[in-house]
Amino acid sequence: MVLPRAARTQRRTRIQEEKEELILEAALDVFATHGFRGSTIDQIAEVAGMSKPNLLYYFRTKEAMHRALIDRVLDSWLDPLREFDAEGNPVSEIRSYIRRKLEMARDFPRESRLFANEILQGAPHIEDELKGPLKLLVDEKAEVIRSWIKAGKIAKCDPYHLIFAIWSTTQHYADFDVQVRGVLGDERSGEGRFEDAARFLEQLFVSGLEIKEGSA
Amino acid sequence: MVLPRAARTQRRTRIQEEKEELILEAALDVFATHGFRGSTIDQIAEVAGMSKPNLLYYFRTKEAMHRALIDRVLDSWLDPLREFDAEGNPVSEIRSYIRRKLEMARDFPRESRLFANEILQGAPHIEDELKGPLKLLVDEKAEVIRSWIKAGKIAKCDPYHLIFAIWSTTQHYADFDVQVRGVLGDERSGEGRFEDAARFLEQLFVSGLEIKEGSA
DNA sequence: GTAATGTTTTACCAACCGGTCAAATTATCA
DNA sequence: TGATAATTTGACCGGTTGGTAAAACATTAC
Repeated sequence: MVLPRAARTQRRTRIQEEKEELILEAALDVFATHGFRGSTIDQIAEVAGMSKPNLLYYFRTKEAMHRALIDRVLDSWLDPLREFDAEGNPVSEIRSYIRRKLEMARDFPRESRLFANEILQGAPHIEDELKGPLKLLVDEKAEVIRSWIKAGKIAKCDPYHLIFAIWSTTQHYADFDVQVRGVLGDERSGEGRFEDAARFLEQLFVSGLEIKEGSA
Repeated sequence: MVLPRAARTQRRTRIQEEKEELILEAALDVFATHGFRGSTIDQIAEVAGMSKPNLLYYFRTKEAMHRALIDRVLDSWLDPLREFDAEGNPVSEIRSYIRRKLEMARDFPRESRLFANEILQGAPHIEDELKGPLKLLVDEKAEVIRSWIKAGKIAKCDPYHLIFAIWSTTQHYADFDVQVRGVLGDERSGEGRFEDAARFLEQLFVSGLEIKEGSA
């Protein structure tokens, strides 16, 4: 018998494992470049190299596909922020946070664009995650930053806007890649641009957060 | 006779003027939140409060609407960068550039999202503008920044990445507004957040670009 | 091997999409 | 006023979209 996909609570087949992987990979490609509404199941099916009904056998709707993708990616996307360590040296913590975020922008640009599309379009599918888990994590790390400020280890500043600034500057290289390449021109568009960006951003944030004489 | 819209080279009617305005306003709403592919003519027509064929009487295709919108907005979008003045004081020039960009993010978030959507999705309609006029303008301003560095007025840094950083941090408040609001929570999501952002970003960039002792 | 289960395909549907057409309505101006 | 041009609308069209039904095919368990 053909059970509806959702009713199967038994352990998954090898084929299921493989195909779902294949589909999510293709869906990431398509959703990341066209957003949810701009993407079609046919497109995803073509990229995945399978027929549309076959794809719908694994994920019963386009929404289900998108949700599965978001769930899988959101968690790992926040890893760099989780590593932010209250016990560490503030400057080197911030420095390595920037570096990690920049590495993710370089190595996982599709994941970055998936979120960018989603948020840009009003986050209709992940609003709860934003106000829940994400806010919690950011609140926690903002508190860490605030403690560093109180301890006189970095300059006084709004920790939330600091985090926003790190997010935006790093993700910019994934989300606005075409623009960055367009402006830099062919000569400077190679992978070296990430090293240049890292150098610039580390300098900006490190000296931007340095304690100035007479301000304590 | 009913002339095709494009053939009318005569001066435009009062009604034409008004309706085209009305349509572009509605189109901005829709394109900004759903991207080009995710938007439908019916949607725009509904927002504009007119029938689809009527809308298509003024703009013959969806593409034409989008293009008209891009053309109108792109130019004014670059105004803040154009005001960047080589003769001015570097620190205050950068400071007011940040402020202007932030004001645009606050007052014209739809325009910002229109571009963000377009670029995020590979800039299929404005690639030429990116590699042409935009690159030219940025090249010119990068040269200005470089001259300030050479003159020892600000710290040594890559001018292009500096511009990217200002773009990304400021536009973040328009493009990722839902996220910003979600993380800040209801209490801090009011208009005051733009003042907080301005204060933070000015501090970051100003002290981030200060000349340090012993580095000249 | 065969029966049960899991997978894939073909054919299809209703809703929606961008866009056209011709007729109806309204504004302009001599 | 009436003729002319500009504007608006409802009906429609071919293609695409998300999704379904059922049967063919493959795999696994016994």
